[in-house]
Amino acid sequence: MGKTQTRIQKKNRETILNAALDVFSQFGFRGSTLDQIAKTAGLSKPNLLYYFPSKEAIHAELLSQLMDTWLDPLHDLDPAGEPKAEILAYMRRKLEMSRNFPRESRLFANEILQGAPRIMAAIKGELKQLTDEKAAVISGWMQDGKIANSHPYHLLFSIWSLTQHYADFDVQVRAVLGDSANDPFPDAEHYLETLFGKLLAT
Amino acid sequence: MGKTQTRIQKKNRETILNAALDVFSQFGFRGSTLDQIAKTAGLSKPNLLYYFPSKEAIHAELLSQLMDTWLDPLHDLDPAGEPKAEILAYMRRKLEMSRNFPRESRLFANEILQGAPRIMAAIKGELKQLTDEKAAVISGWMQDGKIANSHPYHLLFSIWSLTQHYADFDVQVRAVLGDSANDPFPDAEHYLETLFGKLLAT
DNA sequence: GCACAATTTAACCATTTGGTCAGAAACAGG
DNA sequence: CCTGTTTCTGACCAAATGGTTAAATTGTGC
Repeated sequence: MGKTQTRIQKKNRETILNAALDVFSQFGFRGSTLDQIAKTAGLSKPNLLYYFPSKEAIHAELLSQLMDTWLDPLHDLDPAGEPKAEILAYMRRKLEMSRNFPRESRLFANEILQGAPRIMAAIKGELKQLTDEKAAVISGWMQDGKIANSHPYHLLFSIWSLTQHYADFDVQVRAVLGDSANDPFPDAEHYLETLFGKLLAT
Repeated sequence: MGKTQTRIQKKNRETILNAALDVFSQFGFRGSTLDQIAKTAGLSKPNLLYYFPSKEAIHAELLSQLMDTWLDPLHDLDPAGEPKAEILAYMRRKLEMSRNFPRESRLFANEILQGAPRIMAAIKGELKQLTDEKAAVISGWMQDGKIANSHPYHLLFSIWSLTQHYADFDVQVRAVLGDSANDPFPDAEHYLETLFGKLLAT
């Protein structure tokens, strides 16, 4: 199935998904139009629909690609590693994702804001399962006195929230900081290191 | 202008704004339709447009109402108060807003995600001004050694991010926590008190 | 209960939307 | 360079969308 793709097919599907990510991440599923995606992709609307059967299908493809890369950083949290360093490294990986893949973060945020109609299965499935697993690891570290006690689930929520904020609310962050400071990420990283460093310190 | 309103006018404008908040907060401006708002409000579409000149106007009214209540909690941060207690109290007020006005939080989030096209003036104006002012207050507290040093703007960002997360990502939070724990807010409050308590401790 | 204003609605309109289809171009392999 | 396949496009369609209008209905002060 993946192998029978022409060079043209591969290139155009990529172009379309890239354009669709631009549009969907900004306006959500219902607020986006095929014409807009087609225009962004530099293709005609019927040509879009030659490569994907429907608007839904494009969106679904983006979401399914997203979930994988989205869970990767948490997956790499190593139960055998040094607890505090592991958690800080996880935070840094998530912040890097916000910096490098802000559109993906916004696509996800849009989907959740709308009640996660097309992604609830993955949330209650893969995401919950991985979160349960890693929360248990963190809980173990706390019981062993390797890091300070706190609520492991809310600790993970706070990492998600704080890192994704720099992608999802990017325009607010930059507007408030003013034109002077161009890249908010170095300061953000330093602040978050301090914040979680102190929280976890024993 | 406000005084010449009939009882019927007042009631129906309220009904419409309430329904519009339901819809806009979930689907964003472009993803929402007048028919949907009308149906939610239990009114006919032409009747909606008897009370508001356009879809834009309804949305604008909601946003302008929002900015006021949105800034209130920060406004109450008292430069003359006890620094750590003031910041923790501000965090609690914001968390209360997420609990009591989740739709308003999502309306705001949707607007920012879309690049804040209809609210950028208020962001760069009122919001930035108030943030600058309070960041200066916090910075003063830090210089006086009343609270630990950290980046005042990112401190404020982190309060916004963490508290609004419980409104904006509510369905994810509940899905991950499972049906067991119904109300995530008590644990959230306790966790955030610990987090910021440790950050600010001297 | 009457005159006048406020409220509501059915019918309508132009544009946009997701999607189709028949055929035209472009591209292969022999 | 010819034949079959892949890629692309203009024209089209039904439904949905934001909005209008004229007329019906309801409410209000007297």
